[in-house]
Amino acid sequence: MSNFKRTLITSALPYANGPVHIGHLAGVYVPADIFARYLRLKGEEVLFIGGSDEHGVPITLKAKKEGTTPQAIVDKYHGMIKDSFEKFGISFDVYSRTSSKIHHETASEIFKTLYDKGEFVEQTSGQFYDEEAGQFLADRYVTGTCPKCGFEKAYGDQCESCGTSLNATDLINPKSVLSGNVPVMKETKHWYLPLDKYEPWLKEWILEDHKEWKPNVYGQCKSWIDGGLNPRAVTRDLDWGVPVPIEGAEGKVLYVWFDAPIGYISATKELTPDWKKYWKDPETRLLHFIGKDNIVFHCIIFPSILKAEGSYNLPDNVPANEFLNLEGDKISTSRNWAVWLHEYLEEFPGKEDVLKYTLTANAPETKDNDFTWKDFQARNNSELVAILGNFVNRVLVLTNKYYEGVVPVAGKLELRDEEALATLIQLKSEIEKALDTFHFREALRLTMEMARLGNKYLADMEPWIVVKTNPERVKTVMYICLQITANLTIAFEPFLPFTMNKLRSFLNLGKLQWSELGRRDLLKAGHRVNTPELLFEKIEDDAIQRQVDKLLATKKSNELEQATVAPAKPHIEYDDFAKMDIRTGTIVAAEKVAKTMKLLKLTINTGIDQRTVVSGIAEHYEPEQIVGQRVSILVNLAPKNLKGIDSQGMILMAESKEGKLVFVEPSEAINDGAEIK
RNA sequence: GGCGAGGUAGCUCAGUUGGUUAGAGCGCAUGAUUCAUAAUCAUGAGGUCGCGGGAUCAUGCCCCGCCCUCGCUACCA
Repeated sequence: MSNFKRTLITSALPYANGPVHIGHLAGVYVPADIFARYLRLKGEEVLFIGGSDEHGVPITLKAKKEGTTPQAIVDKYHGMIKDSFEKFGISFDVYSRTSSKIHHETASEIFKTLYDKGEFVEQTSGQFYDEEAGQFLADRYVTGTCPKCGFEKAYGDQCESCGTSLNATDLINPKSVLSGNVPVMKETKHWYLPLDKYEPWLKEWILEDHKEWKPNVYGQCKSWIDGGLNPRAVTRDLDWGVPVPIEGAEGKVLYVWFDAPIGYISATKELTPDWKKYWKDPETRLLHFIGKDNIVFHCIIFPSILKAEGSYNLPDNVPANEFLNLEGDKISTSRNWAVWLHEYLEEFPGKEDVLKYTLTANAPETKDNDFTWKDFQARNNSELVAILGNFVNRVLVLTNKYYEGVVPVAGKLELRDEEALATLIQLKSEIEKALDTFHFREALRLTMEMARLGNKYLADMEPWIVVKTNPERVKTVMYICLQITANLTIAFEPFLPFTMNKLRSFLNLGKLQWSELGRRDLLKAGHRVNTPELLFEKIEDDAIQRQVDKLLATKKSNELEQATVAPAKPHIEYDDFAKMDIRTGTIVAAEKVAKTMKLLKLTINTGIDQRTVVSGIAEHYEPEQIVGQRVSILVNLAPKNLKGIDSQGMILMAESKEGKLVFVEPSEAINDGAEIK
């Protein structure tokens, strides 16, 4: 750990199809920023890298939907993201983007190197192709009828109605999103990274050599590695991205997951000609700050790429966080369930640090956590205002009152003074230990202890009483208080940079180094401090209520949207309907299908016979409670083998908008086998 | 179903290689205090450490089984 000379910190590249929200901040940018600021404060050589991830299919789709170009989309969001990071005070040394020229060059080069070294496997497969548009169709570029729920506008990768994940080839009546035409199946060649080849090495490198990684990270890597790794396509047929730099690969680009992490390298190149020092010198420590959704890319795939390339450093640690929820629900960009950074900055001007504080104090370090506005308010009012702001204010008010703002000369220190100063040094080493091991929540808590220490010292010393009898003693007390306050400007600097700027201006003090934390002479006797303003202000209920109302409104509009019923399918002829033989029936036996989550094996009396049907309803019904249940059954559906069982027919279920399945049964008792027509 | 991560005070979390009465902050109650944004300081109440077995002189921590939450994965005629 100590044999590194410098540190390169990367933070996950936000995807440029939407703005940044508190989930991104809590998971990645706030901890990365704290760490970067901490190392800088220690005088270490450090680079903090960020940038927008601008390739991939979702961006092309969004462009299509909005009738504009992918470039216009990424320009818009890149600008927005970059701007809000800057205002929020995420201290990137460079914030780049993957649509830049330098990135295209870098990504191409790395691809080319691996290609030339024979690290890829070539494979040809069939994929949908739009003849009119003259291009292959990514899964999301194909729509059609979902084979499961019959939803007409299912995408090739996922049905948005029932949530099933699909392959484009599963769709009934597939259609190209581009032209609306029926796509044809065509052969296409792609390059794959044979991850299976790296399995033994990954086992050694992660499972043996990096046992110190966070449990959630280590565990997930282990899960992936033990599950067996498969070759992964590094290219795809698309016209938005980094073109595949070899002959015969026209119309193909690098898969976004391949080019995105290379963005860290290009950003470094953009920043400094000396970039190799940061990426190739083994004395540089590489750290990836990411969210848990990115663990496999940063721990397995990207290191495999770098390893295959051969000349790059591998990450020393990947301190991934879990997810932050918002008021009990998952944050979702598409459902607008989020606190957007750019909106926060407008609605809470000057309170950047308050959000940083809350997100750090409540960071999802070991498990998913919940952000609530009520907690936000409490953290501000009872910690930032009451503990930190209040202490600073008390000290400066007293200093102004007793000494017209001039730091007094201390007399001989008493035991209690020495103790207070010693605690400061003790806390310093504890904070260091927490930060060095990425325990930011703990580090912040310990830092707050310093302010608590100050409050307690003041309360114990009671200078406002002693001043009447022993004004000399009060000079010492206030001197100590002022030193504690000055120390706060160092300790809090990584967490609350704007606020510490303000505090330094109150104290008339320049920026100090971490090594000076713990000193008892940061403010010399005779030094003049200013009259303070408030460091933090209380957040009143109405401000919080406005935010809660805003979320409630979002919830309401989401519900309305959900309540809309799927539109009717196109007309069919009576004959089409008549082909289906639907009967009444009764469930006579039911059992769970072993090793599945959703499947029940049902024995149905159809009137015609007793037969077995496998049905995906196990999440909705216990086997014992549905014996005797009347059902509607499609009896002439072609049999299908599911998990080793022949399923002969299909039970008709009605699905509610919440996704609940209920049986469709006759309204009166009727014999099994009655035709439904 | 498989794999991974979690399940500790009302809330958010610590609990190091198993070892004395299980900790912190917020919230709550009581008291002290007034320099301070009714802020601060002290004291206290509050926990069958998810459930059930087991190994041990001893377990929140080890072993086995089960339940719940989150993620990945298989499956949904």
